[in-house]
Amino acid sequence: MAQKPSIPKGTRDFGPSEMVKRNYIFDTVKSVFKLYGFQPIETPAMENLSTLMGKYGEEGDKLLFKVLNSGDFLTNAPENILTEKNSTKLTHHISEKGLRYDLTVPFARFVVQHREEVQFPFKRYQIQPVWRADKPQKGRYREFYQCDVDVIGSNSLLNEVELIQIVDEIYNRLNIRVAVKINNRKILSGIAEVIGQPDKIIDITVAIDKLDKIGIEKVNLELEEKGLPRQAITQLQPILNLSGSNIEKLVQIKEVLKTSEIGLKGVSEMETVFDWLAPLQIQCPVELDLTLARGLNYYTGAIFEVKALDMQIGSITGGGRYDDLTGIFGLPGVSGVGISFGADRIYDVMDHLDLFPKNAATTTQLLFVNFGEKEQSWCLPVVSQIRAKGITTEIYPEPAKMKKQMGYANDRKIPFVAIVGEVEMNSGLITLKDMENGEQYKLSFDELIDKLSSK
RNA sequence: GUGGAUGUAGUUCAGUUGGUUAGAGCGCUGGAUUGUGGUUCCAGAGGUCGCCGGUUCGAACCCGGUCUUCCACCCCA
Repeated sequence: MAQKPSIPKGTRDFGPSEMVKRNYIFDTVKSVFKLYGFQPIETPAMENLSTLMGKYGEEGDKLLFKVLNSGDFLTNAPENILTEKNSTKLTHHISEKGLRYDLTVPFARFVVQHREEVQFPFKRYQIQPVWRADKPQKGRYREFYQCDVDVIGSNSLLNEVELIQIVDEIYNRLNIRVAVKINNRKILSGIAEVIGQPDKIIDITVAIDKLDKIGIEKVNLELEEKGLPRQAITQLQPILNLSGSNIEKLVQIKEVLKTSEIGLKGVSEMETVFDWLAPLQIQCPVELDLTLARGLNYYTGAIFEVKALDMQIGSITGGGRYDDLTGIFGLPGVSGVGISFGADRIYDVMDHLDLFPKNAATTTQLLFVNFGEKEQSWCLPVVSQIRAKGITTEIYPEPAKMKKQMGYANDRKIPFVAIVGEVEMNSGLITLKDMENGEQYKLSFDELIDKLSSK
């Protein structure tokens, strides 16, 4: 009895029509990355758990897919932990590999491991799937592609500016209206410092990240639950209520943070970024958003998030600066900054808004109808010559009924069909049918090439 | 991980208070048309009603479990 085939929860198959559209996204993203001088790398799907664990916060560790050790993986597990049934403890004994959760941490590992070979500053792009054991929803998958660009080994804020340019360029090319939100972890640290709660930085950021979603009341409630003193919460209020232009906000926050060295550093970084950004022709709005926090806890400086303006979906691009990521792997003092484009969410947005170019569906330009062996051997060399001219051409692989072959061309949206039978072989002229308007012409080889190249 | 919804033909969906043989549109296959698709007409194939169990004389329908997809929380691309 054959079982019904299926794939794991949160994963998907992609058919030809979807792949054409997905490749359109990958191609434009990649071409912009290259335009800015980034170089490609790839890393394995699996990493050692030791390089993955502890980099994404407590939640992140839970969302890692772990791979069981090969062989009889239970033999090395201590008896007491087995009987205890403590999954967390048991994991260390039965699993030492995991599927990568993002591309940034593997990249940091790559840089440290290949430090003698890479030229700093190292600008790399990487387009590969990542896996998260999240509960799937719309726009949330367990396997999805990230398109990362990072510059590592350069502290310059020029990199932050260039990343924003890249975001702008890519979304212009894809025709998606977006807003870039930017903030700085140093400012957030400064805030925590000023209100006297430097060790509560993560709780504070996570809570205020939800400001526009749940409102100020509930944010305050959450802060209280996390053990923040009343007074600290009160001190936080003016910061949450900042308004005005980016510059105006920075002026206000500077005043609040005047006693915090790190906070002022963050403010000055943001000032520089906006300063350098000003004369550039950036199409999309770039907004300083002090409630933007981002959960990944390796960020230390600028943080970015990009939202689609015309569809309600999670962020479609995110990133930031990380000063210590390579330090964890034994190479301190190398700062990096990067962003990640979520290809699958970009696809969902473009599909929903019908932004994919129409002609993207066409792959084959010309189909030769197959009438039989004699006609086939006459056509085959002609087909090769046409392909040599760079025209995508197919010949139907068997002498099926005309109706079937025409139907194939129709379904595949092939714009031209070549018909070669007795008459054509004798005259040397090929009958070319335009599938759009049904018109037919008898053309010489050169005329046919001419006709198809002009399209 | 917590809470809530959902699942019927390839697909989108009907299916009455539990009652004989579970329907439709689109798609698919064949024919009208042995050298002409996309339009039209005719015919046909295709379903263990997500899966497992229970209640019942009888379950697509009621109950329990499980899986999928979707929504909210959490988090994120």
